[in-house]
Amino acid sequence: MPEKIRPSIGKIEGMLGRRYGHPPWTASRPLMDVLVETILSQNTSDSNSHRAFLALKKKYPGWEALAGAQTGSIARTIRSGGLENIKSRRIKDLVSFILGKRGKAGLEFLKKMPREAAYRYLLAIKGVGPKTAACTLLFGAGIPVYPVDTHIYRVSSRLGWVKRKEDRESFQERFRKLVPDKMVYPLHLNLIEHGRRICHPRKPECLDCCLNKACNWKEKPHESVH
DNA sequence: ATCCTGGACG
DNA sequence: CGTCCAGGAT
Repeated sequence: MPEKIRPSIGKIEGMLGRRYGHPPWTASRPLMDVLVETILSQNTSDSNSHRAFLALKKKYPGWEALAGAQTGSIARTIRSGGLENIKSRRIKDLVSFILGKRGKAGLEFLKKMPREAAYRYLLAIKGVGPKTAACTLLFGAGIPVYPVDTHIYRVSSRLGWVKRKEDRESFQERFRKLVPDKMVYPLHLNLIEHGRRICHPRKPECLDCCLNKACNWKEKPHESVH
């Protein structure tokens, strides 16, 4: 029974594409930039994390300088993003590690590795979990891994794609294999967009939802709202 | 003035 | 499961 998921993925992807457009894959950025920005975005709103990223990039234009910086001054630089004490530590350690190991603070070598190996390499870094590792590879290298953030997890749950008791990481691993490579990027982006605009955590706007017909979420507000 | 949101780790 | 944080929404 829970194996009707596969066909519905293509259907949902199409519906979202018609509603929000088919986002083109934009030119890849340095993987280290993407990784740092993604760490800053953990448990942090886009506007806050992006502001912090710009400040950090401005202060340490080549990431190498982070290795010799005081965590305190890194923390002050990214303070507007929140969680600066953990994140400054983690970013400094990560850059120092790569720099020490590879001689430069870059991650482009990941592009030459098999998908799984690159993913596991990132996962092994402290402060890099499944979502961050996947985002780095998808946005930095166009490698079709499927990051599951809180929006995707929520919307996917309502769509019936998430099994009972299945956590984010398990879902990310399993679902990845069900999504055709070329759908990974647009589906990821459009599900997030949909989660933000319509399928809110608290009060989803099911009446304005382009997926309403395809969604069997049980707690859907009733049609007659008057 | 409180409430809410957002990943990874100890 | 508690902790880490700021800024925007209510």
